[in-house]
Amino acid sequence: MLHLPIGEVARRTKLKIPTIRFYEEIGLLPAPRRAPNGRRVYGETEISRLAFIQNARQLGFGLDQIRALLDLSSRPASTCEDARTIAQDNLQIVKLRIAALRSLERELQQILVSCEGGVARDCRIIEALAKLPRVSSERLKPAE
Amino acid sequence: MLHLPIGEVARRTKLKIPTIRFYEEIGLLPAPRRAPNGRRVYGETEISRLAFIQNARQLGFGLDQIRALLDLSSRPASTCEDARTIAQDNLQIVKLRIAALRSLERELQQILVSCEGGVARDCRIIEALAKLPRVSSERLKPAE
DNA sequence: GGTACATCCTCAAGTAACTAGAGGATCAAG
DNA sequence: CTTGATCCTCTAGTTACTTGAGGATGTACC
Repeated sequence: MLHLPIGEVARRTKLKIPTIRFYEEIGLLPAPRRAPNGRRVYGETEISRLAFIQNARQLGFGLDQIRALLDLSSRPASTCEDARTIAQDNLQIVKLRIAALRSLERELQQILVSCEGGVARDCRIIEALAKLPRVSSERLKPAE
Repeated sequence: MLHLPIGEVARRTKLKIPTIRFYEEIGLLPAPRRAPNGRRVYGETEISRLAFIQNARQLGFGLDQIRALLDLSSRPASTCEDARTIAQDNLQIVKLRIAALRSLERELQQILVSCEGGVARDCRIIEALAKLPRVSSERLKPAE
């Protein structure tokens, strides 16, 4: 039975150490047992739970929804319909988001073309942005 | 010359009142003049600046980038190349995001199909999610 | 045994981009 | 002159983490 320190778990899951502790803190990941020196010790269970959380996150589920899913999974199978609903809702949202991003992509491309190779004073990016019609109400995470 | 209270600006720009005040607070929107009673008074300038901010936000620009763009626009045209770079970076990110969302869409569809119409105890949504291969490292805003 | 250096711990605060609420002043209408 | 809408400031909450301070251990090498 494996016996991993948090750093190793981070390496395997590709989560950052503070993120793992954070998930523990908010109750998404049950507090693991501790070595006599007080350090966290993880096993299979935690690894797969983290994999689940991570996949769900990447699929666009919020932590609350993940918590709901996790709760469902530990209760009678009759609540499965709820899980389906959650997945379905997210599919809807994903579709909308793709549509929004596509029109956004077009707009950006337009803007770039309109200023392409231009000499500095011909560039109208800012004016273009100022006059743009509204794209959609979809909010995006800003770029890093 | 128009003379609008914040509520009217909110109505026209479809921004919320606290958001407008917030943009002022962080210096994206210069502090407007005030009526003798202390209330904010806006004109054309502010409206179009807000329109710019809003459009840029909807195109995925972060407030920092918008600030940069705004600064650029008030400086010599020779810095236009920077604006292009900002737009280009964002286009890249948008493309990546679309790709991620598309594979995400497929995954969700898969999950739903695999559990389709099923009787409760046959549904494996959660197991499916737990075993999913990693989609991408792209993080998404959770659904509302 | 000593000395690096990595890894771990906790706790507090910071981040983006707002949103919401408390508590109070002021305005416009009837 | 009272009612209800709108405004003000200020503080704190939200989501999903990240960063940093300050300190205790663990592991490797000489």
